[in-house]
Amino acid sequence: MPETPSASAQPPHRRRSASSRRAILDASLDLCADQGYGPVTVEAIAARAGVSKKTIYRWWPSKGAVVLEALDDAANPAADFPDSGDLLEDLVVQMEGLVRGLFSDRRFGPALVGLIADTQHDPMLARGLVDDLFGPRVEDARRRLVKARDVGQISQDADPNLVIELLYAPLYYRLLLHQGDLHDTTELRVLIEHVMRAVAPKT
Amino acid sequence: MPETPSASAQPPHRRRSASSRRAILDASLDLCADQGYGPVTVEAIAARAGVSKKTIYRWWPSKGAVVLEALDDAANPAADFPDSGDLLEDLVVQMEGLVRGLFSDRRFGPALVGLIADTQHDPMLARGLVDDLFGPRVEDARRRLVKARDVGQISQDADPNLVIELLYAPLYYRLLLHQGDLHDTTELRVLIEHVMRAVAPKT
DNA sequence: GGATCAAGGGAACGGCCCGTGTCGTTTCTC
DNA sequence: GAGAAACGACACGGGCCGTTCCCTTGATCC
Repeated sequence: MPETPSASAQPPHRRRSASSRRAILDASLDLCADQGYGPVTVEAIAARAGVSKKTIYRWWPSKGAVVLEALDDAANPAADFPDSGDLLEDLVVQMEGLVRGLFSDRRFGPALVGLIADTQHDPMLARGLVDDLFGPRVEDARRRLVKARDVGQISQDADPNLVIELLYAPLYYRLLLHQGDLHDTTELRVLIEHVMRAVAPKT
Repeated sequence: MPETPSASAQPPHRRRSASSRRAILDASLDLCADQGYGPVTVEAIAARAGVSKKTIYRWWPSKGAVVLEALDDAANPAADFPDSGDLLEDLVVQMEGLVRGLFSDRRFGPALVGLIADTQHDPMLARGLVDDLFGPRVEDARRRLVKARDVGQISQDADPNLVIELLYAPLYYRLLLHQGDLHDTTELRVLIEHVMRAVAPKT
């Protein structure tokens, strides 16, 4: 048995080269940035990273898995959900960061778009996307909303998951269905304020 | 010059075989239905339609273009926007139909999902998707909302485009980001009612 | 009704990238 | 310092791409 790279293997691969890993993740995002995700090949990533194709296939099952890990790695710092007590302002701050990443960051947006596209015919990759990339961040947002609900900033019978969808779905709708980007902060604020109105506590 | 198939050619291809066209469109949706869009190849479509690959490439530039035309062809009847005067009920009816198509119709959902994925790295195909498939239907919805606004069913300063996004984006969010399907009508009604609350006329 | 000419069928092509295998070398671990 | 695992390099069989060649079919025009 050639040792499955992904899930729970017993000894966590003691000799894996950290520098190769970095070079591969960086190369994958670089290539996505200037060609888009689609045309990028495992061979090209290997070449750019100065690494053998075999090394990539040893640790990742596919191009998508590489990009997923690269994005997860890159997104960590900026994604934290603020908690100032003012829900609306926290949402503006958090979503502004996300919008920048999705529509302006050439190292992030194109790679994520292509990755999402890829998950449409790769169930394992889809699982990774949901569990590793989206899951924790959605959970963050959910916690923030539950807290806001407990404090009475939004209605008691508002479903946090629905609120998340109303807030974030339009971003991905525009991104994936080519409906133009969210250019200015004003537009974002209008969106958030409408959603807040939908879940305002009953007076 | 080998005659460009897509745009404005002078004589509209007088001798094109209607039966081959039908067979190709049908074959493309059939194959999407039982393999998903991704694995489907032009060769497979040709084989299933009992047609030469060349015939496909004569009239369409890519697999995506075939599926796009097939979907546009298939969606025509069911997509009409009702106008009973009651905006909420009209939305429920229209969106129920859409949800069925997206999540239950094995001939429609998988093909559309894959097609959308494909548009992420094919700008021409993206243009076709927006202009031919989404454009006219979004315009229908927009007209219905403008009418509702004129009658005072929603707020005067509600942006129809924003309302459309709030309503429909969650559907595609769930579909493309693997967040589970919209199972029951109740859930759909809750969504619509929240959006209506966000754009309710000021009393 | 026969000539004409685009459309269609069939088969093959070079090219690209996939995922795997081989082999010799490097590098960490004990 | 010995052993093992990861690594770089290269080559492979295979699949599908989009295109090409050649020949047949069938609708349109005179």
